[in-house]
Amino acid sequence: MHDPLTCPGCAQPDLAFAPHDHSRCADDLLALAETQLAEGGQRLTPVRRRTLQILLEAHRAMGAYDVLERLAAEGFGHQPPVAYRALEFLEEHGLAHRIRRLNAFTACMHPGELHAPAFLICRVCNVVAEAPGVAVGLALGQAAKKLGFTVERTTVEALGLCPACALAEGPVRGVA
Amino acid sequence: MHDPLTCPGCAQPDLAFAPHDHSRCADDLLALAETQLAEGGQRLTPVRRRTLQILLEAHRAMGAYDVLERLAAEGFGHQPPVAYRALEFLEEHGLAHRIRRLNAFTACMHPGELHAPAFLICRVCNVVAEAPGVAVGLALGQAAKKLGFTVERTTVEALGLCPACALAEGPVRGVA
DNA sequence: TGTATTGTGTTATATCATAACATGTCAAGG
DNA sequence: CCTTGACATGTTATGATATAACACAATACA
Repeated sequence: MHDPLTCPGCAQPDLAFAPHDHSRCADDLLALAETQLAEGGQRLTPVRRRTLQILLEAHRAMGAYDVLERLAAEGFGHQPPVAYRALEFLEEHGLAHRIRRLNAFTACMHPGELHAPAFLICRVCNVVAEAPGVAVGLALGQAAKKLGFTVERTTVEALGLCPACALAEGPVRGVA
Repeated sequence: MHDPLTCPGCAQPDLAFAPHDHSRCADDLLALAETQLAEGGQRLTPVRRRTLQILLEAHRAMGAYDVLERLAAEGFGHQPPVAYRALEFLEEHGLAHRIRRLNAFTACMHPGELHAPAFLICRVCNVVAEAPGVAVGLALGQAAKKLGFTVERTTVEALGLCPACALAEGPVRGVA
């Protein structure tokens, strides 16, 4: 049996940008999601389930309208709220994240764990990695505390270059 | 006219949510901006200047269309690109920030200083404070480094309760 | 089985953002 | 002076993202 927690790109951050086979991540995370929701008395209905599956399979950030297109093609509703509602539900329950810089959504790669998600977005290839954001969350919480501000949710995103694109772009020197 | 009670954050972070007088912030920051731009060979043209002024005076996050409305009323162009271009210019040069969660823009309260901006957004009154984000930026940079990712720009936003709204909302117990 | 709650789907519209192109401004070099 | 090239401003038009409001269906559970 495949363990999502040991899937390189999915669970081990240091491999997040490395090519890897994650063919079974989706199934496992889906099962995990179902369990978690059931415990909270929430329902992973067909649209929601399929939406999560789409995000998991894509393994990258997708716009709501892209998701909608897929859903519509499979017999679900054709209107924006269908996708937005499912995506928002998943986000509320920690199964997906919203990447604000991209106006996009992505499946959470380690749901259940309490985590302040931090995203690394490559400006060249648009790949998104979910980095361990605990330290970031703590720092933010402390800064907020000094101002008497109570943090409830955080958005932490970094735009930059992933290792692969840095290699391709960085060492451009012999331009003549 | 300036209302100290709605002033969300000046250069002194520990006063960000506290009432205080900052009536001359706008003028000073405007002059500072001009100096900085000139040093870089950039021009603070009338639209750009007025845009910055509007943000400074408002002293809160404003949508591009709100800014546009103000600009248009004063004889500048009436179309979205007018506002977006000015706002993007200001952002590029560190004089304004984009608050992605609100699809809005706000004047930078301490331009020039190298800083990773971190924003605290009150979900009740929508006031935005710019918190010192150096620690947050460092933590994020380190997490990224472990993945071989090079950070170029960051988006750090926290949604929650400002002190005033926490007082008003938090201790709601005697609802009967 | 009735009834309240939640979920799905629809229409319509609001909100945010940019592409593409024409016109205007201004400073540096001829 | 006046040309020219770079930058800035303004326009039209459209694209992209997101939500409000309502009708109906599924579910849960008394």
